Amino acid sequence: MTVHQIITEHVQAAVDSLYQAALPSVELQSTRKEFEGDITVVIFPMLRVVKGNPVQIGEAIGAYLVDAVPAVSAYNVVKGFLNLVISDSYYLDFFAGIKEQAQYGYVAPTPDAKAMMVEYSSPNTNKPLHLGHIRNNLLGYAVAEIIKASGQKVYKTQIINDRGIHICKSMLAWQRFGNGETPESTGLKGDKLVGNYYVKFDQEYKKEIETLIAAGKTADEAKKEAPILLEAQEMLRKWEAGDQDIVSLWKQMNGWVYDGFEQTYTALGVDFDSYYYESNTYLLGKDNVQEGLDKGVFYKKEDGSVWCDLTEEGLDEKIVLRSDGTAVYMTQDIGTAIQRVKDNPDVGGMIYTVGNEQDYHFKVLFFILQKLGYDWSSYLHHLSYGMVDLPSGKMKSREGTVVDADDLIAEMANTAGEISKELGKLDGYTEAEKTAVFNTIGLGALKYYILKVDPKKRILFNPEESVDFQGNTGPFIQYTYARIQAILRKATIDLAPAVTNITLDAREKELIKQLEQYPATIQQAAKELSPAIIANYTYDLVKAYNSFFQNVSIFGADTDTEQLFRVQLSNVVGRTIKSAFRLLGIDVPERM
RNA sequence: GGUCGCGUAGCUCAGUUGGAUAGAGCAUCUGCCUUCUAAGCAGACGGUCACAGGUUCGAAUCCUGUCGCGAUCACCA
Repeated sequence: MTVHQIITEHVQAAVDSLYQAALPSVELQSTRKEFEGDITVVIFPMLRVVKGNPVQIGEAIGAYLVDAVPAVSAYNVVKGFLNLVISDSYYLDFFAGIKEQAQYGYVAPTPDAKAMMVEYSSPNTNKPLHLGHIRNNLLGYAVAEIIKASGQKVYKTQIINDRGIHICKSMLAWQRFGNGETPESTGLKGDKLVGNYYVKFDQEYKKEIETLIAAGKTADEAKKEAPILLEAQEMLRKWEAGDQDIVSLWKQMNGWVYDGFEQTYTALGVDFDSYYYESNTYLLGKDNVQEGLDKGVFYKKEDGSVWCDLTEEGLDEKIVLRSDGTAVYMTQDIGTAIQRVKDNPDVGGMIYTVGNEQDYHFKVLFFILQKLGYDWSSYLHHLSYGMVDLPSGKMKSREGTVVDADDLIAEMANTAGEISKELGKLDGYTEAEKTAVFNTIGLGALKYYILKVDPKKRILFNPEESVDFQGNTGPFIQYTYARIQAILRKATIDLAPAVTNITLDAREKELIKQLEQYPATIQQAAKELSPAIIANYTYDLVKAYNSFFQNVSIFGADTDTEQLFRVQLSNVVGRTIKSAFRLLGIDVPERM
């Protein structure tokens, strides 16, 4: 039971006994620095139930609490705010309780609990991953980890857009201009190689359009009639018809891309439990459309197309099957969702990590799934996030303004190395060890930079200014962790004994208060699907620790007990930093 | 035009269920490397919380309207 829960109960008991009134809720907040106390009870909301002067009520409740609750050692009332001083012994006991908990803050999943499926990444197989994918991957991965830590089983999955005209374009350009190039022969990552041919296609396409326009066609005509485009469309038809040569080329080139993606995922530190491919799922959903027709959820128009009427929900009618009987995007998504639950029957909900330009699509999808009556449809969530824009505006692959994921990761590590060199860090480390640490720091900077902002807000990324390494950044937090490790290396004392009889410094008390908030923070982040909450918590914890560290001498403490306690405190803070950063997918270095 | 999201310090962002004098970092300025790592600490400067109303003991937070930015409104994915 947390102090907040204890106080809530006793405040309710106090009001019951003093005023014979029942409080529906108690509002608590941390006491502001300028007042004495740790926790503040706000009296104003009680005035609805209890008549009287807020100051007098506060005094009465405060006196009652000091009497009834051992953890409350003193109180004072300022206007309608009852400030409570929590005793050192409460915090010391609390700390003794968590200092041995390796998994503090995590909730073990109950065996029969429903699992969540988290989808993220969703790449196209015609081009490499870019900065937008990085945000998607980091968010999806972090949210999956946070939900796991909050006590639910999680399946991470992605759906890969591996079919369609776009991949045919790359294939065609490769056939024509590739001279049999492979990742092995060129030394290029597979996704980069294929991406280059996608660009090549576009260049050729533009040339042909110009030629056609010069020959007297209009721009629209030229765009539709360019021979290379017609050929790509023909290729798609052959692919759908199962043409062996085309299919085997498709398999080969997609294989290259997957190898390349896998390298990027590894570098980024994300992983998946299952993969779904659109080439397998694009025919799914038609049976479910029939099911919807049978249930009366959908209806058929005269031309044979099938629709879902969502006007009662304040939306439009939405097509779910074309008049020629072929699937649309929505059809596939309905089918894929249902298929996933068939594959994992313990799934009780799904989270889709997809950009906010698809807000409407998912709103519709969720309504449809609910209307179809699946029990897991009660927890469907679109983890919608804002675009990552450059100062010049949107990233456009055709204009070459895309920030490539691999390049960015490498550049961050590079910058970390340069700064580190300037500061004269890591003397005595081998080159290989240094490289590993720079990677950790560079990635830490990038990941934290992206995850600390509210997912739904759009991010402006300035490649010129790059990402900071000072202040509210990943490296700042990693640095604090590294310093704590240095203390632990030097402190050759037994950390086990419980410390119960010291007076807490204000900074020490502040740190323990922060630590107490950690479990609640994980739960809140899981509920709101927001890694930013974890990031901001970690920053606050580290700020509090740094203030402690810089202003309190650890090894020069007055007594051995005091020193032991400070080392213990450092140890637990370090563990909590590591734990929180693990939820964000960020590593911490032992030295930096 | 309809719908959805966003608008907080020069810049990047926090701000819990409506709560006390709206908080951090960057940038600028002032101090602090002779005990544990200065990627740090302590401090100064910086605000019409887009604007206007409303709700109430109390609004950055809730409601209405206006303005600005973005997204979306396909038998595309």
